Amino acid sequence: MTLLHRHPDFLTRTLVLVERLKGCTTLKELQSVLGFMIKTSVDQDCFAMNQFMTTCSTLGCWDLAASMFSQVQNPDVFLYNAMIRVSVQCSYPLQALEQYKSMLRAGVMPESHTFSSLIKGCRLVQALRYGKCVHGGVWKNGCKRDVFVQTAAIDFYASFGGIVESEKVFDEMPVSERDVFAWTTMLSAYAQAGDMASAQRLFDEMPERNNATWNTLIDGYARLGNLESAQSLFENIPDKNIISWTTMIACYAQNKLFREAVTLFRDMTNLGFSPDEVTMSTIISACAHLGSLDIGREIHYYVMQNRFHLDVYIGSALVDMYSKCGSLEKSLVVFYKLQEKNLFCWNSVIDGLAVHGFARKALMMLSKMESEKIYPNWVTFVSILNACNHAGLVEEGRRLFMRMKKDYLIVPRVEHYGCMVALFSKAGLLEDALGLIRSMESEPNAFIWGSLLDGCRVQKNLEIARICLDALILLEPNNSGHYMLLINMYAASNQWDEVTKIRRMMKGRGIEKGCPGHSWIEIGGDICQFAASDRSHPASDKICMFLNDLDEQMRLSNIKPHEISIGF
DNA sequence: ATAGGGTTAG
Repeated sequence: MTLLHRHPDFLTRTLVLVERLKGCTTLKELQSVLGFMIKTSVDQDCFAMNQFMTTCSTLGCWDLAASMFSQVQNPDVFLYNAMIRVSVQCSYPLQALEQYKSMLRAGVMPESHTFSSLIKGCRLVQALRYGKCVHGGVWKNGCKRDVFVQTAAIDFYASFGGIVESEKVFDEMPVSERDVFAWTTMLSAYAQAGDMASAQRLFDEMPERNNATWNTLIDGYARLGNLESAQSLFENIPDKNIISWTTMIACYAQNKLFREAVTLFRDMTNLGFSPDEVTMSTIISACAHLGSLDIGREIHYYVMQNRFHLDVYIGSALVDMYSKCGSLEKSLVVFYKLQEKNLFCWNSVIDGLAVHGFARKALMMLSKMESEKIYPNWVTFVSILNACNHAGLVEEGRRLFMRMKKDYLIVPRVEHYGCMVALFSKAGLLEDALGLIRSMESEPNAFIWGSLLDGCRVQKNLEIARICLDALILLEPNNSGHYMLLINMYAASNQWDEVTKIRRMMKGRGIEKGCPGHSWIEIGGDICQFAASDRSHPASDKICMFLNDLDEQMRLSNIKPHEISIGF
């Protein structure tokens, strides 16, 4: 049915409904307009349905868009394009590829709008071969000179590290067709590849720059640790927007300058800029690294005062921040308040329980997470295995490590092996630990050998200790600690000739005895450094008496570490 | 009569 054949009333109704669709801000409103559309058969009209799709995309209702699309008898190219776009924007890129196939089957010819969305979808699923086919389809359908398609292609190849392919697309664009988006995308491709010289050259050559251009360049410099360039560019942006501020705050955080990140956030709000959800999650995460509960609370208060929606980003950042700042209770309170919880939220809460010593609760959270159809990834298992390690849950840990590989098809990383080796070693299962290290496909690191070595020390197993130390000395030839441990072990078993051999080896390599490891604590603004068995602090007698007293009180109340209830 | 792209986050 074309426009001219429609009854005038039908046309008016369609136009009115399109306007109403544009005005929808909630799913409820959208559903009520849809009700009218179905009643009046406008749900078969591709023009009106196109706007319906766009609104679904802004509201994030992919399910509704897809189910209504499947009811349309003869979707036109506009509607197919809209459906593909919604799928990509709502992060359902595989569905977009399926819709493209069904479009071809239905004999509807794709065009430039189809390809720009589709290429973006291929980038999201990192479908290199499929993306290349789609890019081939672009040539067949004569869309290769469309600036939107070309921009998407530059971005697509860059996401695979194919900077040469990106350059090729960019260079083949006639200069007159390159707009600021195309230039910025190419600049971003260089920045992603870490080639800041080319990025800077492009920046200088560009006929026009906007905010995104500046932000991309700043981010590129900061990711390579070049904060000076990032800072001076930031100061020169003609008009900073919220993304510029957030980018610079993130730059400080990436370079571990968390206090500077907080200072810049305060400067920004003092100048009257309103942070958005991205700014807030960035700054909350900076607070987590600072470990300052006071600043963390202050930012959380800001979140509540300004009525930010507790989305999955802000939510997971807050859960992590409270746990890292030492308040597991507050972390749990925030977690239970979250309306929507994704993998990151669950990972944050599981890690919090794990590092605070609540292994059983962490495992319970894992089952709860699975019952809500969120599936663990490698990060989840680092926390879970770490929890087993701290609680000494050997069989549980062994079972979970197997499940991780068999049920979740997660390839164990060095971090996972680290937890398992530490768990076995502490339990005295030195042979199991060594067997696991031998089965690793990647190189064991110093942490892994160090855990096994510590187990050997407790068990007085000189034979395996020697294997660990040989490996450690190879990995860290200048760390005197490894040699010293070996010396102490041989000395303890009266093997003085071995002791002499190692002393000679150290001397030959020019390794000094070195100083013991230190830790420090901030008390009332003063930083006190201390080492194990260190009694140099003027109040050390008092401190030891206090610790003994605490120990005695715990013993009398029958409290063991890991069993302290926190009532949730 | 309808539409599309680049920059910031855990």
